[in-house]
This record gives sequence, structure tokens and C-alpha cells, in this order.
Amino acid sequence: MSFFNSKLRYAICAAIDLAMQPSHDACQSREIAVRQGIPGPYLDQILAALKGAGLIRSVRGAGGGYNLARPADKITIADIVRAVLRTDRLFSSFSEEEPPDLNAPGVTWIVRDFEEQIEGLISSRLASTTVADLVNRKVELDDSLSYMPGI
Amino acid sequence: MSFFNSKLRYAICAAIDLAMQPSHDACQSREIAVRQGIPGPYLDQILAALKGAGLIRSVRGAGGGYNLARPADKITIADIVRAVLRTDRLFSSFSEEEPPDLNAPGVTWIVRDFEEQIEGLISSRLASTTVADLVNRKVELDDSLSYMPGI
DNA sequence: ATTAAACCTGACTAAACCAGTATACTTAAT
DNA sequence: ATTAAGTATACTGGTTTAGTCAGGTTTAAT
Repeated sequence: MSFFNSKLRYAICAAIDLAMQPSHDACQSREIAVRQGIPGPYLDQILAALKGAGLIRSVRGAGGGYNLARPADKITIADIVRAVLRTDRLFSSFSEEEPPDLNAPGVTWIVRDFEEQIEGLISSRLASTTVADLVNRKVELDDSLSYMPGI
Repeated sequence: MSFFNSKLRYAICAAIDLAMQPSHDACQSREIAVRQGIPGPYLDQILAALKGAGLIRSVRGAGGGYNLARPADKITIADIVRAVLRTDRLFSSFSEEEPPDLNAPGVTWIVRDFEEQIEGLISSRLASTTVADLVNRKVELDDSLSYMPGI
């Protein structure tokens, strides 16, 4: 079991890739695909989803490409997940639709309630992490690895 | 997207159901299935998985049935998930096998690393919640709902 | 000894989902 | 007009999900 699927991972990678490019020049999907090792046509689908959610902008035609639609610190991972899933909530909520049976919340209800607590945990982490955070993390790691004192 | 699948939910329900029965009398799978609304033959598979992991014990033959193998506060939800998944780790680990490339941890690595942080969050919650906790939660809710002051 | 109630095993299946491919089309710059 | 780029949608092989089903074994009660 792993938490993200490949589509989600690709989408996040693509967003980070765009965030790391010098701004204002549009990035072609082909370049992103090569840099990040994502199958070209599959990436196109993913970029379409990101665009549909307004996270990236595109310029069509020759010399066109993609750009982030907002600063990287205004795009959360939760935004990306929602975009790829084409939904406006991360998890299908249950307790709102099915309030506990008065006098007898079934065992099932208890389990779903617990499940939603975990989902809440996940959601808040996804919503509090931005693309910029991940870019920073990469830069930090790059620095700490290339500067090796004593070598 | 929802976090548990139905098999997992059924397994947790079954464990709670067993925990709520007066101890020492074995519980038949049929009874559990009816009480919790779980398809009979499917529940059998699930109980087999729980038994395989040593979480429940069974007594065969007429008048037989199932019991928790340990006190409910010694069985965590993580135990149940591992049992149903028939694996000994909740999530497939990545960073142990693939350390970051020295001089250049790829974007992919950063994403997987983030993913594992989330997985850690989930794991610790699953491991710190026991079947007894969920039983208690049910009892609390039952009480607070049946005692309605002013009615 | 027989029987019925229970658990055990493994094969099977329809539907959905995943991870892509493939194809045809639109748009814009040269 | 040509070409390089994004857009849209259909398709496909493989896997997973959510079960079902048939048959076998064990045990307790009669």
C-alpha cells in the first residue's frame, strides 16, 4: 500500500518542475516529461487536469508551454490532489450525509468516524504544504549534499 | 477517495463486534455477519486473515466460533490493517531502498519523501488506536445519545 | 455412527480502476 | 502554409475490489 498513485506523484513532480524554472518563459510539456521521466502523453492528461483547476496556465501554439498560474507558495499539495482527482473535496465525506443513528450509532459509524479523523489528519497536512515548501526542501538537500566538509 | 476499503472496514467492525461480546463464549461468524451487515462468505475470508495474524482465535465444530486472541486494548488498528493486507509493514518503504542520489536528489525523491512523512503520520495514528478505544468511543456515544436531558 | 453446524480452501467473476497509448484536432508563430 | 505546440477523447491490457460459490474438513451433539 502506498499513499499516492503514480498520477498524483507525476502531477506534484510537474508542479515542482514548473516552480523551479525561471519564471516567464513557458515550459513545454515535452521538456517536463524528459526532465522528470514522465511518459509524454500521460503528462499531457495530467497537465490538462492541473489547468482545468486553474493551477497552471498554458500558451498554445508554437513556442507555447506551461506556467504556474500563481506563486508556488500559493499552491498547496491539496490543490494538486483535488485537481488530479477532479473533485472539490479530498475525501468523500460520510458523517455529514449519515449522522449517527440516534440511540444507537452502529459499529460501522464508529469506524467511519475514526476513518474521517485520519482523513482529517492527512487533509490538513496536504493543505499546509505548498509547492514552494517542496522546492525549498530540494534546494536545502542539494546544498547540504554538495557542501561536504572534510572532502 | 476514501482511506479504508470495505474489507478493512469490515475487519475493524468484526474486531469491535468480538470485543463487545461477553468474553469466553465463542462468537459464530454468522452472528457477526448479521449484526454488522457483512456478507457471510466474505467475512469468513476476513476472519481467516485475522486468525492468520494471531489476532483472533477460533473454536471449530458445532457450537464453535471466534474470540479475540488478546485483550482489546492490546490490538491496534494497525495490527488489523497488516493482517488484512497480509503484510508486515503498513506502507511500502522507499527511502530505505533508494537513498537520495548524492549531489542531486531528484524531484521524485523529494515527493516520495513527503509522501512518507504523511504515511508516518497515518501509521502512528493507526498504531496508537486500539480496538478498545473504538469500543469505548461507541459506549460513550451510546450514553450521550440515550441520556437526553430535557426530554 | 450420523448428522448438522461450523470453519477452511481455493477458484471464479463482474465491475471498477490504473497506467498508460493512440489518434485526431485546434491554435498560434514563422 | 507549415509546423510546433496544446486539447480532447477513446481505447487497452493489467490489476484490484468486492464479493460469490463449491467442496472439503473438523467437531459436537444425538
